[in-house]
Amino acid sequence: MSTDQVVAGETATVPGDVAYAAGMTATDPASRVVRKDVARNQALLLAAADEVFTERGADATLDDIARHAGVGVATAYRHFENKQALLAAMFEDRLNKILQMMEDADALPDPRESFEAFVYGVAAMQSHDRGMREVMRTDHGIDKVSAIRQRVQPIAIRIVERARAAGILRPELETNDIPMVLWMTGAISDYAGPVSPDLWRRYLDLMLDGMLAESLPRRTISVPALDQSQLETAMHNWHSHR
Amino acid sequence: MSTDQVVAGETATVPGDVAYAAGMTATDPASRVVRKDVARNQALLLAAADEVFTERGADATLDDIARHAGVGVATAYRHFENKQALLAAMFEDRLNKILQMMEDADALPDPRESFEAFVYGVAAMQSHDRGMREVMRTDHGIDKVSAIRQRVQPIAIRIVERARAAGILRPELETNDIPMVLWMTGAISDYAGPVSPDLWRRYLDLMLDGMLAESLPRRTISVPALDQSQLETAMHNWHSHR
DNA sequence: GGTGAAACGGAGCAAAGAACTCCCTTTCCC
DNA sequence: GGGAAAGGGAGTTCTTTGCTCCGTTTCACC
Repeated sequence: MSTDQVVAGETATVPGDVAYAAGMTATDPASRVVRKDVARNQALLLAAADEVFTERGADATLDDIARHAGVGVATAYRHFENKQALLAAMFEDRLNKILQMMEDADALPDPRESFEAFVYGVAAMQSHDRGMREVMRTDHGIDKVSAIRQRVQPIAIRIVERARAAGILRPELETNDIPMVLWMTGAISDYAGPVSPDLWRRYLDLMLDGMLAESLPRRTISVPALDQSQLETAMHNWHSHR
Repeated sequence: MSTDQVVAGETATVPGDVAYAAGMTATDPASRVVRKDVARNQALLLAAADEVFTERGADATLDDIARHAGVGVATAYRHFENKQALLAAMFEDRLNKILQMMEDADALPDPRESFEAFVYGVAAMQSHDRGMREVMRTDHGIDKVSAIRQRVQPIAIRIVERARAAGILRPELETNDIPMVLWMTGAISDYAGPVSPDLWRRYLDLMLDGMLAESLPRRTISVPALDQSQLETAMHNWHSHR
């Protein structure tokens, strides 16, 4: 988790407010002693929320998360106010990770490395994290998320333009193709993740060979296609996802 | 609709059974006169089911379909027994269309034309039809559908092998890559279909340039990327899909 | 240790959605 | 015109989900 830590071995003092519980525990201007069960449950809940969100995404219920954390539902509601608030926190956390990743990629000196680090990096982050995939697909109408999104786009544009200027892109490729390509790798993970977690690499490699300049040599494909039984398993698992 | 027609201007006789209502109207060995309101409603329901399934897929309720057909729910249940039966009929219909298409593609003499007709053809069929996409993704545990699926696969293998023998495929490409590629174009339609119904072609072109032999010239990309506002609309529409 | 305020927990509630049925009314064929 | 079959839609049952109520437990402070 990259969110504020409230692990507290000693009884700690409550900061102004904790992102998720805004307006709930805040009582007085004066600092207050926080009970250690509160701190413990907060940490448990944050960890559980992160895990559950990773594997079930926004469909998870607060009941799920509470059970996962080993606490009662009411405790979850005492910490998160409602499901929207929790979702917003998780979404924000995920988007910030993406932002961070992109800034790192943008900082690489070589335009091609920068471009590939960007595309591979984001695809990798979302591949094992259903919540991350959902963040990339929609902002769920959460303002804070849209706000971070605003900061993401210029970086993407800069990376793509730098790659184009270096002559490594197929000329028709546009910045808006990137979200669609990432959407496709995410779809691969939705479908085949359970049977072959890295399968997205195969298809991203394939697509990159169509996206990069024709003069560049083809890349080697590192991940094998699904075999027959994997394909059938993926297909059978699918309809439980609705 | 490619399903049995029961349009009947004259009062007709009931055949052994109609696929969907199997075991419901069948009474005696002797033929029986069918009332014209029954025939009319049957036709209305089939048409409505097809339409609704095309745009909402398996999520549609029988209530939806009945309303769409302008009849009461009970009438729908008199014709279809239950939702499973209707779904099975629609799925079967869709898969048969795919089978037909593939046989046509297989019959083309040129291996490359055959391969491209196959991939483009299936992608096109599913692009404007959510029900079709669902059929391709899972058999929903319906036996009849699995049965047709068994007949589809050898044709796909034959087309791909013929293309490979003709040297037009990238050597690493396998038959099992095809469902994944079609899954990806379907995902594009899921996301962007409402704002740009043909966008899948752009990404299929891109992928084909990575899937075909390196020696072949790149294809021209016929469909433009989404512009900013289309991308935003697609993103905003998405979360209603869940 | 005792105490009271705060936190806990889980049964339970309300709302929504979906599949399907009951039963009164209407339509049709003879 | 009669009676059997079909129609229609309000209503029933079942499930899911988001959230709360309230009796019980925990903890910080004394």
